[in-house]
Amino acid sequence: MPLNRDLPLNAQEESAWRALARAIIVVPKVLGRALEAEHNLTMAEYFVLMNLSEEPEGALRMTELASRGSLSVSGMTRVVDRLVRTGLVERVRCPSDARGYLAVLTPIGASRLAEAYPTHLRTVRENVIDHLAGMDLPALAERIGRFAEQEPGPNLAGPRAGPGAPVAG
Amino acid sequence: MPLNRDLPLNAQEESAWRALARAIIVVPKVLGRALEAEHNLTMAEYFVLMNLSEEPEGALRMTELASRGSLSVSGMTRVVDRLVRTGLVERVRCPSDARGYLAVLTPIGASRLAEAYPTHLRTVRENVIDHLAGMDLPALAERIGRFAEQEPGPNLAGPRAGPGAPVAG
DNA sequence: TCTCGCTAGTTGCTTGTACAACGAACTATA
DNA sequence: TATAGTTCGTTGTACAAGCAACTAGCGAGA
Repeated sequence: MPLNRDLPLNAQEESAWRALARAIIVVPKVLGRALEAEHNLTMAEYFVLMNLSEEPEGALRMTELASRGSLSVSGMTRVVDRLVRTGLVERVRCPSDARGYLAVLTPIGASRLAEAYPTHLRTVRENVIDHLAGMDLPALAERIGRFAEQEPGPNLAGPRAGPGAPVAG
Repeated sequence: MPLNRDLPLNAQEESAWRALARAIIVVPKVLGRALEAEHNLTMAEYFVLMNLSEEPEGALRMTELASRGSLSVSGMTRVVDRLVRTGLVERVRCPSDARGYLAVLTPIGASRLAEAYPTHLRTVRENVIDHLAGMDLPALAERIGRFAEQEPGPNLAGPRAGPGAPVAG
């Protein structure tokens, strides 16, 4: 399967790589800016709220959040700190394991997420998905999904069905 | 052209977006780790060396470097600081405009780049390009190139023909 | 039951980047 | 020329994220 492993990229490969490299840098900046400007939420914060909202109890362990977000555990501690400080999330000792904590979505957090969702959906459409119209999306997803496979990578993260979904608790 | 602007993503769009979002997070980590582990260079540093190496004089103005790298000018100041400290680059007052500085590739910088190039090429192939074999690369590049168009974005950044290319000076 | 190793999560420190403010130098105009 | 306004690049500061060190709590085996 590997053919020209050590050759420089040819012109087509080069232009594809350049386009992708640009997207990798620019897309998160644009999406993040929109979320921060309109809802004062970072992408990481949005991601946490979204993941919590999709859980039946609106709650997840820190480690689980960190691995889904492909963020270090300490990084996730700080993200949740900010969300707790602003009242969007609560920290609750895990009943089944006193070492652990659950991050629990509050009603305020749920409504902030519901407000932010349309923004995020719109910017994802405008900046990414609309430009793929007419392409073979399943094939594309399959290929891109194999990038850097060694890295576990997040369950990340997109507008899904349910940021407005019911929040238990 | 825009059709369902405000509808949630359908299943195909969703999976494409998820794959891409994962790639956006994971690909730079993997490429950066390889470069740092094997050559003690960050992606930003590699990018600067590469861009300088492609200039006939091996030199570029700070502003130009910053805009190509889609980094703030102050961020670029710091990156070049590091490269100057380690001797890979020199700062030279711009002869035609005494406000400005040129970052100039040193022979040491050129050889460090030449050493690092194969690593970068290999990781880009293994983690990205090889997975696109058989796809319509020009079409893909064209689509991806339109992502987040508002953002100028870099001339970034890939293995090109010439990191081993001659360095004037 | 006590001990030892392991896991969960937080905290201290370091690093990378952005933004704002600044000094220096350029340019256009009178 | 003198001056006003702009641009180049650096510095101060703030903040997000990672790693290493640490505390608290788990659970298996003597």
